[in-house]
Parts: sequence; C-alpha cells; structure tokens
Amino acid sequence: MKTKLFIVDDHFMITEGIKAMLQNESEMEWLGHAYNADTCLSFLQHQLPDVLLMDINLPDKSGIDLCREVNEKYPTVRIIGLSTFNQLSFISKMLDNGAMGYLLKNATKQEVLTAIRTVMQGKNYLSPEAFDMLKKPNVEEAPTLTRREIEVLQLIAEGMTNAEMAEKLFVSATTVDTHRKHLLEKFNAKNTAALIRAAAQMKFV
Amino acid sequence: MKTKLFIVDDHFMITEGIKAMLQNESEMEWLGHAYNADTCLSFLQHQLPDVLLMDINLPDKSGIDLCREVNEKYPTVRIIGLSTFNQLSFISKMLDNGAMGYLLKNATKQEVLTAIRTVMQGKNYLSPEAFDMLKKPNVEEAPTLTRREIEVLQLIAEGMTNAEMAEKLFVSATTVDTHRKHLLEKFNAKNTAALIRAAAQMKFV
DNA sequence: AGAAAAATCATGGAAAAAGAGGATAGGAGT
DNA sequence: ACTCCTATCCTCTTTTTCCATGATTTTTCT
Repeated sequence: MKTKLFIVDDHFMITEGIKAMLQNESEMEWLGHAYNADTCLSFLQHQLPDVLLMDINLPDKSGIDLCREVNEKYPTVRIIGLSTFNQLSFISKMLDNGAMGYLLKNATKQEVLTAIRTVMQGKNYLSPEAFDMLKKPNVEEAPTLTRREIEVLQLIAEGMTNAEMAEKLFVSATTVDTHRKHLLEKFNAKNTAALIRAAAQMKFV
Repeated sequence: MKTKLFIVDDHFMITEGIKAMLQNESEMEWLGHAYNADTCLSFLQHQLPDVLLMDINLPDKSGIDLCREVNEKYPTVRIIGLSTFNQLSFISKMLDNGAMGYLLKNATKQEVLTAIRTVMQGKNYLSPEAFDMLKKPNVEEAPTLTRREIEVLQLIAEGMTNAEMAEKLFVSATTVDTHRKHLLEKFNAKNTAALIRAAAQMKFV
C-alpha cells in the first residue's frame, strides 16, 4: 500500500522540490498540490491523502487555521507543517491544531522521508530545529487583558503619554496610569519597552 | 550555447524545485548549487555560471552582501535575487548591489525561464510583485542602523535602562542615551513605546 | 443578592527618559 | 584635505514613567 501525499504551499518551487525529491520513491504516491487553502479543501472533498504537507503561510488563510479545519473534517489525514526557520514560533500552534509533524524547508530528502514514515506509524515527527524550539519552556503565555487595558496598550504603542491618553479616553491620567501598571504586571515587564516587545510578539500591537 | 546556471539557497526544497523545473530545458545547463555564501564563493573560483540565482537569506551572510561581493569579483555573472513575499523590502538593496533580476519563490516555471532569458539579454527582470513593491514609495522603510544601535535597540527591548546597558556595554550612560536618541530619530518615534513597536514590526526585536 | 473583576480616582516620591545643547576622535569615502 | 558617519562623552532641565498605597463605583458572573 503506497502512502498518498498531497502538499499545499503557495511557493511553486517548494511543491516542485518535494515532488522531485519523492517521485522516485516507490512507496510514495503523489496526489498533487494546491497553492492555497481553498483549493486544498476542494481537493480533500473528493480524495483524501494519507499525509498532507502544509505551509504555515498561505495566501488565503493561515496554515494554522487550515490545519484545525482539516483535522476536524478529516481526522485520518496526517498533517506535517512546513516553514522556514524564521517562523518556528508557530510550531506549537500547528501541533495544537492537529499537526503530527513539522519540517523546515531546508530539510533533506532523507528527513522528509523519515517524517512521512514516522507520521504514517502514528507517531509525531519534529525536525531537530523544531524540537529545540519546543524544548525551551514557553514562558510567553499571553495574558488575559480587559477591554480598557487593550485600549491603553495600543495607545501606549502609538507613542502616547498618560496625559494624552487620559484626554483621549475622557478619564484622569491616574486612571490611565493604573491600567498601565496592570499591563506591566500582566506581561511581567520591567518597563514600557519590555511591555511593548512582549505585546508585539503576542500580536497585541 | 547553453545558459549555465548555479543556485545558492539554504533551502534544499528550493534548490531541488528549481532543478526539477529546469532540467528538461535544453537551453539550460545546471552547474550545481550551494547552501551558503562560502561554498558559493569557492565554486565561483573555478567555474562561472551565466546566471546565479541567489536567496537573500543565507546562513553565513546576507544575500545582499554576497551579491555585492560576487558582482565586484565576477561582473559577468548575472544575479537573480530570490525571496518569499514577506521580504520584498530587500529588493532595492539587491538591485543596488548588482542583481539584475528578482523572483519570488512562488514563481512558475515559465516565469523563471523568462527571468533567466531576460537577464541573459542584458536586461533587468522583476517579478510583478517585486515591481509593484518598487513602485509604491514605502513609508515604512526600515532605517539603516549601525551595529551599536542595533545592540542598544535590542537591549532596550529587553527592558534594560540606560545605566544597565552602559554597564553591560562598557560605555557611559550618556553614550547609550545618544544611541537611544538616534534610534528615536531614525524610527521617527516619539518615545520608547513607539520605537519598540516600529522595531518589532520591522523584525529588529 | 452577593462576590469578584473592572474601571475609576488620588497623593507623593523616586527613577528614568526625553529634549537641548554641546564636544572629541577615528575611519571611510570623495 | 575635507566631509560624513560612527562612537564616544558631557551638563542641565523638563517630562514621563514607575512604585507604593490607598479608595470608590460600576459591571459581570454565579
């Protein structure tokens, strides 16, 4: 029984590269590729691959959303996430959303084959780089912010002072200052600079 | 006379993809590939391609630097820059440093061939996306920072004060403060918060 | 209805950053 | 030789943030 493969990635070179790497492997069957999430979902309606290689960045939606969607509708499809090195922070999100493996785009043929075989055995596969990334304890849990705190956070990021925000929000400057203090606490930040960096990393600003 | 091609890119899938795309083209001769700038430069010492496809991100140095270097040493080599969509801001730098063309990694086989043929005629080739990018004056151009400024910027983002940075960098606090002032100017930021947000958006921190 | 969370306001002081104005020295490039 | 850039250092003043410690009112949830 051959392993049926499908890939969704908007970079033609990547899809061609994988195809070239795997086309001489007798155990692999190449079903085809898609350049965006929509086309991928349409394909899945009439044929299901065993393994779906998925870029985390797609033109119409994030690979993370697509991953969850595919996993809900077609739980038998094993998903392997793909990304370049600078997007490693998305690994855990992909895995949370049902991906069974993760590869970087500079993976060798051998590594790709190993990844596919591993997930076919029902096990998880992480590239060494992805593994390193996951090892380090993720202290960067996004805190829960109140409506007002989000508002203040975003104004801070725009460069406004407490007095300016107070005027804009029709409250006193001390109120703004209190929200600000809570933000520093919630983000565990020493000062504004650390706060905004953390907030930026967590996509708040 | 065949067109001799060489590619330098640290993503195996990309090099394989291009090879697969072009290997059946009789006018193209595949010289090989390199995964980093060093290997590429070694190769060029004994054989020169007509066209060099070059990723803008390499493990040992930026494609931009490599581009300049190759252009100075081997001006006959026509360089085509390669990147994914989110790195478009480097286009003009590559072109400034001697690249004759620019392709995105989701280029089709047809586009790659067109690019190679165009630069072989001594003309510039830009992918449509790259062209769009160059057309619109990007107000959010990342400023050019000095080595020290980058250092200070990153320490600010970590939440350090001027005094702490001064100690760490073995300079006086006023020096750090000067770098800080220059950063505010270069990023056009009112204060630290705006600075860090801008820097985060431009991937400096 | 009652508890918890959120939003509001305050005082006073210490620490840090921002703004304005300099200066000196080395290196790269013209 | 000369300019520009980088990196270094300085003073003084004002503004802003950070810290500590409080409190009241409104909203939300159980």
